Amino acid sequence: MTDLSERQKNLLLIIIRAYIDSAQPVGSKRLVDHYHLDLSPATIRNEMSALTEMGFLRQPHTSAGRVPTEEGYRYFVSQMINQAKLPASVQQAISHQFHETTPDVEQWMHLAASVLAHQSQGASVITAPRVEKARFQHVELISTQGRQILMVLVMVGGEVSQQLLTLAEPVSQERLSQTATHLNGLLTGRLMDEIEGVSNHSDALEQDILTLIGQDYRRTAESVSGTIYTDGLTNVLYEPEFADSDEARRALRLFEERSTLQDLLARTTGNSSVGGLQVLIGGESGWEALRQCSVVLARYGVPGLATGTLGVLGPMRMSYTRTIPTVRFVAGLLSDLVNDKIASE
Amino acid sequence: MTDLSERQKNLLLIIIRAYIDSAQPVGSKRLVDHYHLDLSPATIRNEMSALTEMGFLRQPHTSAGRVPTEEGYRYFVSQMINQAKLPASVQQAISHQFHETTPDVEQWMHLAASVLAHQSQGASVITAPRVEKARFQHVELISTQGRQILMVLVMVGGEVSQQLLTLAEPVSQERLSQTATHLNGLLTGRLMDEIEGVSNHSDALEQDILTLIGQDYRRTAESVSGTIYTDGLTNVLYEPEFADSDEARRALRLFEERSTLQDLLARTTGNSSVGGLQVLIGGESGWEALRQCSVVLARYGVPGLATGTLGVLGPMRMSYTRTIPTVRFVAGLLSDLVNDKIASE
DNA sequence: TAGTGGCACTCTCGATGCGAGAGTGCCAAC
DNA sequence: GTTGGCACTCTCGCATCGAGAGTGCCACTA
Repeated sequence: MTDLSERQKNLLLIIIRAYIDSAQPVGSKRLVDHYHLDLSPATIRNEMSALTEMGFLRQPHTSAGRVPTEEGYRYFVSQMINQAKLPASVQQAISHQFHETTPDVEQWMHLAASVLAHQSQGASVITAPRVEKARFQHVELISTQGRQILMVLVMVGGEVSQQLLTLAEPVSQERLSQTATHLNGLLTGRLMDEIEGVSNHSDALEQDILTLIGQDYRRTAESVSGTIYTDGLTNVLYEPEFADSDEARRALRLFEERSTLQDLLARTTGNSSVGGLQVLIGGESGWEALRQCSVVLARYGVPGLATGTLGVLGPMRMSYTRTIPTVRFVAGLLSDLVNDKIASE
Repeated sequence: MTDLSERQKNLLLIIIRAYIDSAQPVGSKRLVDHYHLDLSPATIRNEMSALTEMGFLRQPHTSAGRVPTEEGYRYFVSQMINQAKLPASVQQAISHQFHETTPDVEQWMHLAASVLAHQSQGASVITAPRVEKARFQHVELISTQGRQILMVLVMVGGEVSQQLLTLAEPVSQERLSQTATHLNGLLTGRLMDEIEGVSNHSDALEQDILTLIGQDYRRTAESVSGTIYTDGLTNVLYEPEFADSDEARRALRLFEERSTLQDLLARTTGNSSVGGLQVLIGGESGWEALRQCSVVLARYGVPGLATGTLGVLGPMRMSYTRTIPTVRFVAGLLSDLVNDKIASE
């Protein structure tokens, strides 16, 4: 592929911007009119023809304007991804909202999903931060009835998991409290991975609990991400490309199914470190249902300690200049919040 | 309004069924052909004309078939609401799914939402059961850093709430544990409402915690319903009435906004006891955005102890014969589960 | 008198055709 | 290299038209 001349490059960016704004194939005449270029339509046509040849643009039909190809969007994104910034006022407004809520992970997630959806006019998704290398802080055993007990497990960082267990035989609350106290002394600060290895031979009940804690932890750790929050699903219904076709249904359905969503989000795990953005354009995501869509993904949190994923889905024609800096900014904000939370321990 | 003759009544039910199946205005000819009635089209026309006069049917335009009015649907529902049953095989299949999951409220909610959406081909919504007159079971205070502590509060029934508190001054974990133990002795089994009244004058820290517990409880109790789970939002996009119009967007948007959803669900609180179904047809719901929709709602749980709400949203043309018994059955199932859970204490 | 067959009438919907508009490619000229 | 001109193409909106489905009414019948 030949390199783009400076003029071709500028032209391509303008064309894509114009298409993103208008949602309609852009032709040489309009382009010159609206963007006061110092060139004649004929020249533009020649360049457009070249860009089409190179695979950045295509024509929906002979003698219609040009529309960006996936390739074109990719070029566009690669050009602006590192320079797009969110206006300072918007940054402040968002920060403000976060610092006004209760310092509670669930609130943060809801707010982040809402902000992303609202700013980008797309569908947003975010997973709660998952603590990697979680450390044990505290366990509580509460007798409910007979052989059933409620186990409340607190990890360093404040993550709480609760589970209803059924023991082999009834145990008194007193006995349970003793066991919990003993376990707490034994396990505090330990990595959750190693807990099952801590054997003390002293007590069958204790041993059982130990095993159950380990099982519970592994069970939740298996799923790549924790709870998934979404917002703004209906936003994408407003896009003209989804006006009548059932393309929209399929894309939204994907977003409703948490299993596929997890798969999608899992893609960021390996490919990008915290701070790096990933933009999946059209077919890149590998999902047939997302052929017409793009997804902007980012990881947030503190690598190696606690991370989560967030993203925005929109039509391939989404406003990348708006979405990308928003995703980046929110990811950074959440990283700071998670960092503060961890540091305070 | 004159009473309906037996024949008119049957005819009306058949017409509505036909319209629900076909999504198209039903005319006299088709009706006779497909439902082998022993009458001529002309007779049917006369009766249809009468039913239209009475307000049960209407014509989209002169010389089109008839379409049910809200009134018509209401009559239809009132006729079948008490007799529609879910096939035993389906009941078994659903029960089976519930008894296979872990006995965990969150799992139940997800499953219920999924089953409702799938069976009814509509959008489902369900709130976690809220414990009314909650009783204190256990509190745990865990020191995190300096003045921040994590409070884990367990209510009778296993509902757990956690909150990060900031104290006036740092307190040792030992001191916290003592306080927690003392509070547990003092409060176990008490109604949450009364907790703040329990005054012991012995200890400033203890008094503080007491107040915070009370505050936390009242804060969560304020919201009419707990977490809201939804599923099958995209199902309604498949309905022909929502093919292109933005009617669908508005209805779905409503479903995305949890605040409005809460309002909607709150309607069942007063009007219907557990076990009773409520069917809101068209404008009945009061929401402009739901003018074209119907909602089937039910409460489940144990009245006075723990109840929640579930419902299904679909087009006014939804399959009531399928949705109503499904909602009723799932509500019953969840009531049993909640009941079992409470009884086991 | 309730039910029926016949008939004229109405309205939608899909297919067809046509003209305006927008855009292209190419070529000759600057 | 850039430009104006020109012939050509394709979509889209609009009007037309006929088929199909349905209705209302009326006269007739059992």
